[in-house]
Amino acid sequence: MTEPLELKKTVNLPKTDFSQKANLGQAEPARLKKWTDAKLYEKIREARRGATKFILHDGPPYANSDIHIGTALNKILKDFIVKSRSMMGYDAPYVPGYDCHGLPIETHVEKKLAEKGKNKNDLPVATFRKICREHASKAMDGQTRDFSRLGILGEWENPYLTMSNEYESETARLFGRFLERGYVYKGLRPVYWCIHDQTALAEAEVEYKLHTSPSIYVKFPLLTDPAELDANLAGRRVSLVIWTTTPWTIPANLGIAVHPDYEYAAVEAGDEVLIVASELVGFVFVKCCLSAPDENGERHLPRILAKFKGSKLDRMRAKHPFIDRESLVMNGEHVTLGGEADAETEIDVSEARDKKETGKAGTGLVHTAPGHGHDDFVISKQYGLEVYCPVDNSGRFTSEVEHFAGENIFKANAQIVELMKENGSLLFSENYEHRYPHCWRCKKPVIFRATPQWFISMDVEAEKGEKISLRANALEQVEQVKWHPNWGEGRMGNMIKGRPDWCVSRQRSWGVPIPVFYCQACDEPVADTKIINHVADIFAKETADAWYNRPESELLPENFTCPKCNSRDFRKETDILDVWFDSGSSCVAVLETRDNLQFPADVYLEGGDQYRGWFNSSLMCGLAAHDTAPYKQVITHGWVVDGEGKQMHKSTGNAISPNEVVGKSGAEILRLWAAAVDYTQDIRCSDEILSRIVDAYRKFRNTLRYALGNLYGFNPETDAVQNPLLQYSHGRETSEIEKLLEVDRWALANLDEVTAKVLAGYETFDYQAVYQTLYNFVTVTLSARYFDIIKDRLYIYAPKSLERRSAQTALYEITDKLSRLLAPILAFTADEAFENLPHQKLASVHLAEFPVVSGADNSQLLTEWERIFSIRDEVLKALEEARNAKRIGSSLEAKVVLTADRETTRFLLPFYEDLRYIFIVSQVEVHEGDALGVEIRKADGEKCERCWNYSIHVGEYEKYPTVCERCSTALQQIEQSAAAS
RNA sequence: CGCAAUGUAGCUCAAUGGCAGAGCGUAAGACCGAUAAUCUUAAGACGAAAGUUCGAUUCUUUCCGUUGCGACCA
Repeated sequence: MTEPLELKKTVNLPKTDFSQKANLGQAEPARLKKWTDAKLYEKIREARRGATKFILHDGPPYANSDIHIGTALNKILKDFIVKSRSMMGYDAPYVPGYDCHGLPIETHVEKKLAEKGKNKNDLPVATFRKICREHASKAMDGQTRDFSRLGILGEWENPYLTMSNEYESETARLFGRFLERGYVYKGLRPVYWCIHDQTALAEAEVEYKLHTSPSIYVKFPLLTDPAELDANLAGRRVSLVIWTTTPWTIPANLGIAVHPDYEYAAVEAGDEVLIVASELVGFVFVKCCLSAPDENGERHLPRILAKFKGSKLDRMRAKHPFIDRESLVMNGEHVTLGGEADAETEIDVSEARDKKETGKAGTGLVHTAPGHGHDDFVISKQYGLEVYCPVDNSGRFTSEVEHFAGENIFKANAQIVELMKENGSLLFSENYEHRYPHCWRCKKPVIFRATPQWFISMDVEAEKGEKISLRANALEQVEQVKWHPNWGEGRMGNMIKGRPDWCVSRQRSWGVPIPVFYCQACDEPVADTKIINHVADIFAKETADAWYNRPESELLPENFTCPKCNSRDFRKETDILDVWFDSGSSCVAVLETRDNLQFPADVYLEGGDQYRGWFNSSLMCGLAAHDTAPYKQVITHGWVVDGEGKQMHKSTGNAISPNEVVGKSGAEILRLWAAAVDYTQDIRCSDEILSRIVDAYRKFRNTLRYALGNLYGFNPETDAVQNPLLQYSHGRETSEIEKLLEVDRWALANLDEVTAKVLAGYETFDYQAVYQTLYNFVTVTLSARYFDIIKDRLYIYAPKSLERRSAQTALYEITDKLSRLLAPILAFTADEAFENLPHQKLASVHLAEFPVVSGADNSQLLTEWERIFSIRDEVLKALEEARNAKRIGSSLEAKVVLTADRETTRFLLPFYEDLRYIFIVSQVEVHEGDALGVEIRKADGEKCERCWNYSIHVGEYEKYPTVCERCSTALQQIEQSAAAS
């Protein structure tokens, strides 16, 4: 007889290299390196070669600053898609991109230059562009480092750049395609203009400062018969009253805008009749001192002759106050009551908004000069008015302007006021202080002025079978696309319906030049697709910098002459393309130039701001190139806000930096957060939220660790117990007829159900459902129930016993499937767990495929066990009461005496032997009685030293006097195995 | 101000024209063989008002809060 074993050492305690402490700060970079060294991304591509493709096309983030929480979220969600589709068996490549051109980089570079005392204008454009290129490059590198740190797999060493030679070439070619199809036209459009620097300014380049302008109220005599408005007005002299702070735009007045829904009043003022908004009658009359005092010196409210909706004024005609020209009355929603709906400042929406609350000024009728205001321009387009701008580059009236030709506009203000005062059209004028846009460079007031621009028409029709416009085709395509969430379709449709023609030219330097020439002799524009393609060929070799490095002769085909006058002398267009055109062309420039991609993409995923941005510009580009949308489905996510739902601002101090979170807690935390929230709405992020996520992460990790620890000594190929629910553990010959224990079957049935839900979640991009399902499975099914119940069995029975092998078989299946299901989200941890599965052969979980759902009907099993667990809840409550009464401590000190009705007793009969394990007590008795009752008694017998259960048999065994009957058997088996080996 | 989205426990999410579920967190307790872990129990919510209805958290309207777009910036 051998020596008795040391009891403690015969207990099968968990053992694994999968550590409890994640130490993600170090572990993640190490794993990233491992992935890179093993060329994991390339291996995945290889493994999926030939499979159906699933293309997520990356919207390029702007390569200017560090990544923020929103871009991190965006990239993580994209990674969920790519990784999960890949695990579904698709070939899902990911080519990240960067948007490199644009104003913010120019601004940044210009400021840097200024710090060195240099001026942008002193440098050749080519040099300036070189610095911009370098800056973009540098910012991009930083972003690439941060994005890949998040565990996002893709072609990071070869992303697409909108400033690359190939891309710039394709962008130019696409412009040629628009041109070829007849969508492009040249027209006028008002932009901010600095008359001092003689340059166009972007909104971002103006600063608002207080400025004093003349505020004037002017009459426009109505030419249309006033009887059409109201019979009361028949035969009266009626005028419309407008208000403006820019008298110099009056010569350019072509119309008057009124709101169709507002009420307007025709009011008697002396022998004439004035029309202003009803609400503003009192204000205007007081302001302009129009109500004559009566004999007592009191002023009365004027007599209102008629009231009517603004829509009644639509298309009536008025006369310009001092030019022999008609002014058209138009209906516009932009008109406000007592707001600054004035030519120059109204375009700034936030400004106008502020004004509405504070100052009252105006008449409810808006002086409209299409060449000098944004809203004016838009409404004039609708009414077919000319974009009239009689002001030159230096801010002087052109020769066609009567009275003021050659005059500086600001100086002319006073003269114009004087002229109107003389001819009686001026009601009132005063000085008015307001916030007014100024040039950020020279700090002088800027104006709004129409300049020549390139447009893409939304309504010109081109061939597509029958003729169709971009707008109409876009609306058709929007219906074909699948939108998540589905209100996206309406939003996109509305946007397309309401949008004006696309102005694609910008008076800037850092972008793709509009590849058009002008004949020096006759000024004829040469906008020809063949020439553009010739230029694009040069771009393909040298980048678009060639446009600035080379003279016209080297950019044009040899011996090219002006088709109109045969001159050989040309000049280059100086405008560049809108950066939205750049990024929009990615559907061609990237999807069609990379071997592993294809047009259209399966999915685009961006923030909701991109309806108006990239989704839109991409759609236009896709339509120009192929008459179809460049995406089959579009997913949008909300904005990241703080814990209170407020927007994040660096200055407010509520911003969360992704890099900080990654450094402190790990990328996994950010990834898990992205999965846990409803990304279709505003997404909250705060320290509290993240700390909850950290807790959840720990739960996932500890659960995986426990499972892995108990798989010690298990080889699924030789040790598994046969069961139809098994996919990854093969099991022995069925002739051995060993069946899994019931609880283990129950756990696997649950796993099967979870697998189905999770796969459905991945399929529908519902990561929150994936998270909730898995988290619930881990916390409730596994940790609180299954693992707690099988702990005794795993620890106590002999290592090779059926009892332990049965549990291990289930555990293996659970851990394997759980790792795979978690992999797209917990990219690092799932991989680590997968790696620690004994006898697992794949190099990474990311090469694996998702598990399949067995299809077995386990509903009866699951229902029965739900009933068991509800009885268990009752038992646990009773145990807790006993504990509180200090009658027991550990539940193993207890014996449960259940009383139940006949049916329940019968139901419990087959589980009788298992109940003590399910309840985790030492003994259970069931008695038939009336209702369900639970009585807790002290367990019978003594505590077994080995398994801690109580048993009346402790002391019966000679060799091991301190153990129970189960342990005695287990110890015998362990001794036999030891002897055999 | 328009257009759109959204509002359920401290947090993240469910469900439903008929008792509002879960997990985490919190509190209390147990265990000391998942141990900076694990288990148990407990308390805790429909933004406000009106309407439709036998009955509304759910449908309608209004209000309030928040966010995005309306910006030629991305």
